[in-house]
Amino acid sequence: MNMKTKLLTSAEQLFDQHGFMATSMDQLTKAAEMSSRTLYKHAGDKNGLIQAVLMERDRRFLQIIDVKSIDDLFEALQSWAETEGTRGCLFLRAYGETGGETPEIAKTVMAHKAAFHAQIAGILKTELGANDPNLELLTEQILILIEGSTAAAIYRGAEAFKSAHKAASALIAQAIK
Amino acid sequence: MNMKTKLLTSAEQLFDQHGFMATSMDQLTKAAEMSSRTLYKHAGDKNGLIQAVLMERDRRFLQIIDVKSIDDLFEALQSWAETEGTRGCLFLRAYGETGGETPEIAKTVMAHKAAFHAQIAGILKTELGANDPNLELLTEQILILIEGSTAAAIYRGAEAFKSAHKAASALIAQAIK
DNA sequence: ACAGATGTAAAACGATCGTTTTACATCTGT
DNA sequence: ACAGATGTAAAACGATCGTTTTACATCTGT
Repeated sequence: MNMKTKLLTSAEQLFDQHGFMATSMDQLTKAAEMSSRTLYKHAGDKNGLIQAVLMERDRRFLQIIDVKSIDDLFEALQSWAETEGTRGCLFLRAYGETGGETPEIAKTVMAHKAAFHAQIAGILKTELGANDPNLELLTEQILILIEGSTAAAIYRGAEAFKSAHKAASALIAQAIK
Repeated sequence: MNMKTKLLTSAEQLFDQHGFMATSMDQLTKAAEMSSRTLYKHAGDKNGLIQAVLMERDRRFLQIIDVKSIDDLFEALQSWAETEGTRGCLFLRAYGETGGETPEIAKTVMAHKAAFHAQIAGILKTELGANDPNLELLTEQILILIEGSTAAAIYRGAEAFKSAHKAASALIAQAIK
């Protein structure tokens, strides 16, 4: 594993487990097993590191939700939650910790959420046809169900995705009928 | 307004707007217009202040969701979001910023979420009858829809509650039918 | 009237923060 | 072969952190 990958991997874990602001550059350099000089050469500064971690996670996440049906989408997200843990959406956490006031981070978060929304819209379009009148509403509802599962899973466990999945199926069935 | 109230009010605003860790005790004393000695006498330490803010918000929140129908619940939450802003759930944000590793805060957050869940369950019980077989599932689905709206509203605005409301109504109608 | 509670302003505490610098070693491509 | 890139270890930067202390003033209930 090259140094950049090692840095991003260990940083993502620390940020996710302890929070962004609560994780010090010292902890980050130790976890990445590199000198602070090297870390700064790769990441620029702490906000740059946060942004790089989020961009890498965005890449991985979009890969995971690159499926063809809403059923597969919920399955993929539930198993992701089961293996990676349920600590909430890392993007919204970064946004919240910085009050949305760090432009590079806010921008990365918003771009991620736009891509997330677009992916759901795309799946629904192939599932219901491009001119289903409920497309927009259903897209936002599925989005909300996923955001909600991600949040609720923090205190109710990854099974929250199952309840959300059933809700999504019911809403879609009703739209098709 | 007495000092404790002033402290909790201004602290809640700062925490919500800029994040918990990103808000310094110096900013908090200035916003509360009191000396740090007085702040510490009232709050103990920073974690104590965070906990006190959350407990006060819990009180206010439970008051707001003290309604008799799911319709009223969504109406109340949407207008709360419209007036107070959409920065996500302050409880989950506090939990996330501390990695769930600050016991006093984690405990306060979990107690709040349990009360929140119980309130939804109570409303649904009066709406569907105590022995409706879908009570548990529906309760978690409504919970997820609300958590999801709260999160999604950060980047899609408070109208997210409308989409969630419609989803909730559809799920309930289907359960009654 | 006066003791105890409650407050202020300001300095100081040691610790830690993010970041840079210094001095040096080792890889790597031509 | 050797220049430039890439790395380490450790000290140091000034700034800021949460918290406590000092010295003093004013309110409040008996």
